Amino acid sequence: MSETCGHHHADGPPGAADVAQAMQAADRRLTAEGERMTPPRLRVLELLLAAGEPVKAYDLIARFGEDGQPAKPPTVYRALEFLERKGLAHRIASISAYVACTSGSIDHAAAFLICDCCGATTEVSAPVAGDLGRAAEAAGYVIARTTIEAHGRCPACRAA
Amino acid sequence: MSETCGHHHADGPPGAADVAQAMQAADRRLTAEGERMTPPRLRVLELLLAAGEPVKAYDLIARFGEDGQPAKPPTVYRALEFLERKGLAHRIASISAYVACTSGSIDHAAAFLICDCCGATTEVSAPVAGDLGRAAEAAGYVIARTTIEAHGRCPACRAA
DNA sequence: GATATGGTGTTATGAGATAACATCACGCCC
DNA sequence: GGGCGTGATGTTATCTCATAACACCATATC
Repeated sequence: MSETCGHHHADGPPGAADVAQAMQAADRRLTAEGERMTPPRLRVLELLLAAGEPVKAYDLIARFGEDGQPAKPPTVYRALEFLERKGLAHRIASISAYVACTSGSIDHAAAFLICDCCGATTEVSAPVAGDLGRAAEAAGYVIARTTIEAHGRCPACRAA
Repeated sequence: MSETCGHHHADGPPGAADVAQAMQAADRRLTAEGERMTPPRLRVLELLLAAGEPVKAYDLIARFGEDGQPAKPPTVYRALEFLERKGLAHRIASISAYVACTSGSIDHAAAFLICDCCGATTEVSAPVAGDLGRAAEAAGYVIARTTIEAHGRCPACRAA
């Protein structure tokens, strides 16, 4: 997904230490909540964190086995569903990809800025309370979840 | 798509006269712009207008032929791409469906309120200028297009 | 009437996601 | 500790969504 445009970008993927730390934090939190952080769930979370950018489901499937063996699709899709339900990952519908949550807040609606040049994404805190919320209220809708994705060019790709 | 919840809803599909009128207006406008409103494009627009709600691409493919013969997928996907490019239709990424544009403005970013109960959708004028726009500016992004979709329950389904 | 451009028809295939069912691991209650 | 309910996993198969590639046709222009 990254580097489709040829020029260099700043934000590389996070280091192994960062990934391990984030995984432990997630493990502790969910275990405390009575959830089961099973091997496939941890593995998919690890892959998402290590990527540091949106990843296609079938890329996760291909990378799943430490030994190069791919997973079966339901294994990864079930893990993704769990992670999304628990706020650890998000699906980005406009590009059919998944990304680890980088928001500190546990229960949140996410919004994304997506660079069409390099594939980088930035998660921003939900603007739901704003204009969209007012429009929904005016129309009589009760909103359960939102998909908010803005496509364009990140600062690095604008400069390049 | 509609009536998955069993209870009755108000907004039915538009009548044939409304559909014909909208198609003529679109035809006139695009022809004036030098675009070619060819039979498959008109047919897909007609199907979208007649549905009055989001339609899956393969439903359009199945309904395409007046005689019951389905279309080939590229025929419909190409028409959808054209209609979307010209602002006559929108793709709703979160449910992989397509809907006729109900906004009066020609060049616009769309946002949708989508009822998970009955499938009804309401297009609202873009809240891009608001919170999301500010977040993008703060992050240094230049936004080209947005996907804004809010899922929940419409007034009719709340009452039911 | 040659030619460039863009649209269409057709075949085939790639990419994304889930249904269905058997099996396994854990917590709980007695 | 044995039985049971619940939820997770493994596995096979299939379904849905979307596009690549190529031949042919229509239109506009010169």
